[in-house]
Amino acid sequence: MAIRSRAQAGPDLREALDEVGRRLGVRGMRYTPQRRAVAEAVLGAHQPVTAAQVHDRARRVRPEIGLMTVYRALDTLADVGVVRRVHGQQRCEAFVAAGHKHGHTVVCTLCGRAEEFTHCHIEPVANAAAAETGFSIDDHFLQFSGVCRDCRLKRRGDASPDHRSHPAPKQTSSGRRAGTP
Amino acid sequence: MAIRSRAQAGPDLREALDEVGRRLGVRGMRYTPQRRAVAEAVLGAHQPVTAAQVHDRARRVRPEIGLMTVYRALDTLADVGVVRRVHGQQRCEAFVAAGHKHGHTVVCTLCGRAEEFTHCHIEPVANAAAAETGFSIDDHFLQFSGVCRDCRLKRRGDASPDHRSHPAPKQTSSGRRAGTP
DNA sequence: TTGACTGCAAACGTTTTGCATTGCT
DNA sequence: AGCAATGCAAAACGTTTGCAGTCAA
Repeated sequence: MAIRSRAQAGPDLREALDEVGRRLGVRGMRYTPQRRAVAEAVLGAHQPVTAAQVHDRARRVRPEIGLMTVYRALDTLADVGVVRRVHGQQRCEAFVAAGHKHGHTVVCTLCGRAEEFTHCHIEPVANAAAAETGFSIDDHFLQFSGVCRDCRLKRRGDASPDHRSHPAPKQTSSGRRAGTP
Repeated sequence: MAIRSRAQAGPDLREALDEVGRRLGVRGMRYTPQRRAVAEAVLGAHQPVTAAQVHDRARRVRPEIGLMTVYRALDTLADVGVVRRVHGQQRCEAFVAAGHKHGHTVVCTLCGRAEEFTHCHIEPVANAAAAETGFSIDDHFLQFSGVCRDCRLKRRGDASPDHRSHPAPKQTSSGRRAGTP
């Protein structure tokens, strides 16, 4: 098994790791050996890796690294955009009604309301993905988030100031940031 | 709060529940009161609901229902396409490297390999979703699955379907059909 | 120097077992 | 009547705390 590609272990990886340090540094975050090990574990893999798998891989480089450090590092790296979260079909956070055979969900980030969206013409996007990656695309998972009409109207009359308004550049490191704009 | 009185509790829901029974029946599955309660809990909500929330809701109708029955029912209902799985940004199954600011992941269902896909022209789809639902779309999560080039070539010469190479994250139940194409 | 980061262990909530019993079709 | 489906309890699992010590900037 382990047919992993023989192309990647070289300078590309090193360069990518340097980029990680740069992105951390810009935000005043530290590039510790543990974070480097975690970044190396994810960037060196050509597959989605779970936290436990990252832990295993990172331990080869840094045997004393703890699992919780891995969790925290992954969170940090996802925050700065170095790694991306991947979802499976089985594991999920919640369920919504599915009225149609094919459809997707749009979720309101303010009130949580979910609605179904059925007119999914994603073929052009899928074709572009196929062309770019060489994969044949069989399936897709798509989910939108935004603000529903009610919340938009409500917000118009109520200019609610942000609680912890930190006009930071982009993302706050506190919890729920958007994964992939 | 209960603003919902007028629109939903009526014939729509009943009809949808009948449809559930029909879909189960076609597959030789039983439409038990518990499954009906679970379906009612999800279909009656206008938000994504977790398994625990479904349990709470279903207990109003059927107080003796167990949490594990809810899990199994949700799994079944997702299988027949009555409910759809929803993912959050925080909770995820695994991580992959993210080379670019904006990008998505395509995963090979055979070998688990993941690649990045950056040419994401999803605006038309997002616009259609906005028009259909009345939401203003801020963000999207998109993930493709398919077969990578290597596996396609390999499969061409070797027609034996071997279950072995599945290094991808762990899959628990019989995960064949994707939840939401 | 300093405060961001790490490691530890125990707590936590969620999901899954295995099997006798129930009850839908 | 037969067999899928349920309920129960406990265990497995993945993830998150809280805090003192540590190290990168």
